[in-house]
Amino acid sequence: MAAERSTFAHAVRRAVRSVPAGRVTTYGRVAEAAGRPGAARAAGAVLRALPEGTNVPWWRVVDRRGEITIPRSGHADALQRALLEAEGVRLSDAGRIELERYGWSQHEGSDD
DNA sequence: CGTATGACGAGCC
DNA sequence: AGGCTCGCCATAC
Repeated sequence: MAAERSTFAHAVRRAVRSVPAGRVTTYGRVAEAAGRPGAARAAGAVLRALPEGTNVPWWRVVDRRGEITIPRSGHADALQRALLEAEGVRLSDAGRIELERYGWSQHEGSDD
């Protein structure tokens, strides 16, 4: 069986899994939490490689502007928005999330 | 082992 | 606000 050769991917998945429902974080935060500040792009690659039946709430990760950066080519972008709204996260008409309100940091324990 | 790629981020206009 | 360029990093080939 394939063992975790990439500690990075493992750390990213774990970090995303720690994001509570109704909250969102950014790729940059995830990368930082994974121990690789600046590797936001690489963090996105990890989420992008996730299987369908994953236990990782990848939809709670958006870019620093609070917007979904998944290409419109597929349906994953619409799925992310739907899942977020289902959790109570409100998106603006431009499809942007208010990070000041829904943003979550690993350091923050309270939700308010 | 060098090149290309991408679900990013910061800077600029 | 929105759009572009450049820099960073892990992966695929």
